[in-house]
Amino acid sequence: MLDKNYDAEGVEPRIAKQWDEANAFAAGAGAKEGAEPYTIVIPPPNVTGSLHMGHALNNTLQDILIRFERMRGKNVLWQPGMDHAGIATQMVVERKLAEQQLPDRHALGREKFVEKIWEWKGESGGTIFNQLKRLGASCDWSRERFTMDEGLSEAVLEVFVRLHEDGLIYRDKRLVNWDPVFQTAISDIEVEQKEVDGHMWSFAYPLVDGPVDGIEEIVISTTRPETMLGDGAVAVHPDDERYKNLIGKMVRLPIAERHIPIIADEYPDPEFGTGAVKITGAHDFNDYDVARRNDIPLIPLMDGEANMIVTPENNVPERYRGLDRYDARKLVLKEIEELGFYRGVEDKVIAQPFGDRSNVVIEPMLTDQWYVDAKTLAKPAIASVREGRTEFVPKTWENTYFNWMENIQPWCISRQLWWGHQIPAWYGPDSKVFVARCVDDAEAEARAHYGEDVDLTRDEDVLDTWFSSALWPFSTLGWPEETDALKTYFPTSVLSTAFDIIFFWVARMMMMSLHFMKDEDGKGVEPFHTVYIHPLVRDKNGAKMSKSKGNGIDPLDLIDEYSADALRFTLAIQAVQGRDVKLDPSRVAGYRNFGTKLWNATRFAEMNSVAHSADFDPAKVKLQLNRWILTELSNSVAEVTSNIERHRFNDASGAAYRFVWNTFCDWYLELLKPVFNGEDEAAKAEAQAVAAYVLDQIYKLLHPFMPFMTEELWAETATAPRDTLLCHAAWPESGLIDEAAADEINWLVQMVSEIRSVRAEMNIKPGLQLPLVIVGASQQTVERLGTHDAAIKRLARIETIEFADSAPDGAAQIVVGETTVCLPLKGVVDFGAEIARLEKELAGLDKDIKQLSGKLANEKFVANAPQKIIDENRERLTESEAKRGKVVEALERVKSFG
RNA sequence: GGGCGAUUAGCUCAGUUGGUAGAGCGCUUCGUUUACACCGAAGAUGUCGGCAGUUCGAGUCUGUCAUCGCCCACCA
Repeated sequence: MLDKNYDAEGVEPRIAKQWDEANAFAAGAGAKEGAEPYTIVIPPPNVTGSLHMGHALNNTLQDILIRFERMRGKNVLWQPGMDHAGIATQMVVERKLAEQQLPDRHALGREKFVEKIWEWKGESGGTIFNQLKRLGASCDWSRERFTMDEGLSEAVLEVFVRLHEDGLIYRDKRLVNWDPVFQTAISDIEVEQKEVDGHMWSFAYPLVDGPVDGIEEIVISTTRPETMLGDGAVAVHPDDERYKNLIGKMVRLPIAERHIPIIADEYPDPEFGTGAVKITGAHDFNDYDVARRNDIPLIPLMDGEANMIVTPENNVPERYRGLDRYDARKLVLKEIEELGFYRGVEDKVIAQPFGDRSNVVIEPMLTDQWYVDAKTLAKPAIASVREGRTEFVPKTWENTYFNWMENIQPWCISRQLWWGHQIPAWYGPDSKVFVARCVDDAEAEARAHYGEDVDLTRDEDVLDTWFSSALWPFSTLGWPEETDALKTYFPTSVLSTAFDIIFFWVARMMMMSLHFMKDEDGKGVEPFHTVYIHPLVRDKNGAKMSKSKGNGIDPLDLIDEYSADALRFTLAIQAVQGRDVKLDPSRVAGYRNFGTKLWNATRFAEMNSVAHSADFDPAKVKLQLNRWILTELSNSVAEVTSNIERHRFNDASGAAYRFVWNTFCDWYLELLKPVFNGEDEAAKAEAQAVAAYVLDQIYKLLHPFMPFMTEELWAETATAPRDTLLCHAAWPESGLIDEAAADEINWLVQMVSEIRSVRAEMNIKPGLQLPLVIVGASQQTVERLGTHDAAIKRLARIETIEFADSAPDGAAQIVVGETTVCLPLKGVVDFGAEIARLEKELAGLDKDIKQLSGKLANEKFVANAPQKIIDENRERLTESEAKRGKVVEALERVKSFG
């Protein structure tokens, strides 16, 4: 017997343990012989991470797909793993060291510090996996991988060396985004432009050789005064008449006291500011391009912490040495003013680059870094999507993908961090670089090059975290080894992720996979067929959840309060394509209630000895009621199935919800009550078998959404031991469709609903049993009334059903099809109310009739509309007119009586 | 500046090829009858953002405007 209440807190861990012990989610578990593979690789969470709402949503959706396909008998693998998350992890461990007042990473040294991180990873890394298990994620946990584990590190090495051999990885000195807090380069997409309140100052630079056309100075504007110390030129537009005669003249750079030229370049906008731009090639991306074009020297001003440096080239006064860039700014402003070159300031909103992790202003810096030639790798990746071999769902994200890929810049992959894959490059005494799989290979190459053994120094830098994640779909399956797993499960089926990861991850997986994974014809293979972009979870007001705003909802709190099943169902039913999810915890309560409803429905079945019958065959069912619920089931199965296939999770879960609650519970179980109460043992037996069957199908249909409770019910309702766990049970298929049965039960539902409606409107006491008088019934209706006599009496609170030639006096009259159904209410009914009710109905009918007949009288409509639509309209008109006649009769009767 | 999306009931949102506007929550009234009050029955509420167009017919297609989001690129 089921407990009266469902105890999610007790059941969920127990079921999880059961799955675990049965190894239920191992690759291929529950698969049919020779089944087609179905693979999803999990977006690897950061090793430091813990479950947030975005994870909960994404992994719920992946789990729905995985459980669905597993039940369909496919050879399923959901590959789990974690990302070492270079900067994020290094940051966390550094913070921990500080909290515990231990020596910082510089004091520890690289080796000891990296050891500390591994230690930390061993202790508390991967807590997120336990949280994912609580959510019910059915990954093959035995195959867990980590981007820094041995196999994946080998894949990284292989990819780096081969891309270098192919000329697609190279070293270059150019301007990069430098994070002064982490003291590392970062890639373009790790930089966020933010608008902040700033200022634009104007300074004058005097002409060295005296006035030209009476002009003594050129006035430039800048938002970053401190960078003037590194100016290499002043640029003006070649067509700018104001400055035409100044081009080629030299100006004196105050403070640094250097002479720099005025040059002509297309870059300055004559309309903006003074039209003259200072060019600081070593600290600004636009200026860098101008400087390169015009052969202007790049003059670095800062060290890795963005503190000022003093060099012979920059000629910065000694008093600036070591100043932070913002202190340097203040000093420059002060000195410029004192020197008389200050020409004003203007408040202005300016866009500034921030590091997405450190949240400090990024400093463009001139450094040596490693780059991937992304432009070349992007070409086949663009073609794959263009030609439909990989498809985005929703499709609109393909625009985003193309837009970025077609304008892609070289990818800076080196990071000046300690946590990550160290770059496999060694330098000889003359800085010649040797890229190799191991130091021995590098030494051999060096020997061949120099003709003798030389000391090599390994590049200290590590690779961007996303470099290793880019290999995830094949590195986790064992590549570069030709493993069975790789052969079976690659390429993967679906990748599910958030839109903001398209550039970081999706695009790069596409590029790497197409370059390294080849089919028999040597053609690049896409890492996945479908990229599902899931919605973003926001709070109930639509604001992005964030720690700083404190509006985040912890999925674990919701699981504690309402169960994992309830959270999953809520997320699934709100996962609409192309729109964000606004999560209101009260909705989770609503879907928890849905679970309770199913639990109680099962209890009801149990109380009525509903049980499986071994030779049950839906096709042989006789009762219309049972044939109807099987028909409804068939329709719902089709709907749920096709919507999961199309990744329309809201429609899929919605269809299951409506079937269970509005069809099965509200009507089928209610209509079964008289059967269970009745004398017809054969009917009772059939109903018991059908109810048991339908409940089984319900558990299956709901399993991907609510795995815990359904697994529990599957076990608890077994009359004989189940062949398999529910998670391995066969997904339901549409079976019986009986339109006639559907018509009949829909008629019954309408009959009961109308009577109830009138009773409520007439304020008749719910407990009061009334007689029902039927006027003008067809043969079919008479038969149906006979068949469903007990159901109508019970559900509509009817005492007797009688037939008459005309409506009795003082009765409420309801028109159902061709029949007028009368509730004799002499002395009970308020005639005013009854007249009002009928008049309202009449008005509604008149409106319909007017609209329909107008439409049908329109020649163009009849000439152009499809026949089906015309017929439908005619039929509706006929029905409405017939009904109108009955209602008019009823009205007259009431009025004459009243 | 370029691009994408949104605007439908009090709230949150569905509405797949154009053909009778829906759900959940909330609200009102009533109710304990073989499961379920985390429940049941009944009910009210819409100029589908504005305007114009295509069409026999537009929430749905086109144009335009308005408002609100987001992404990319930015004028120093």
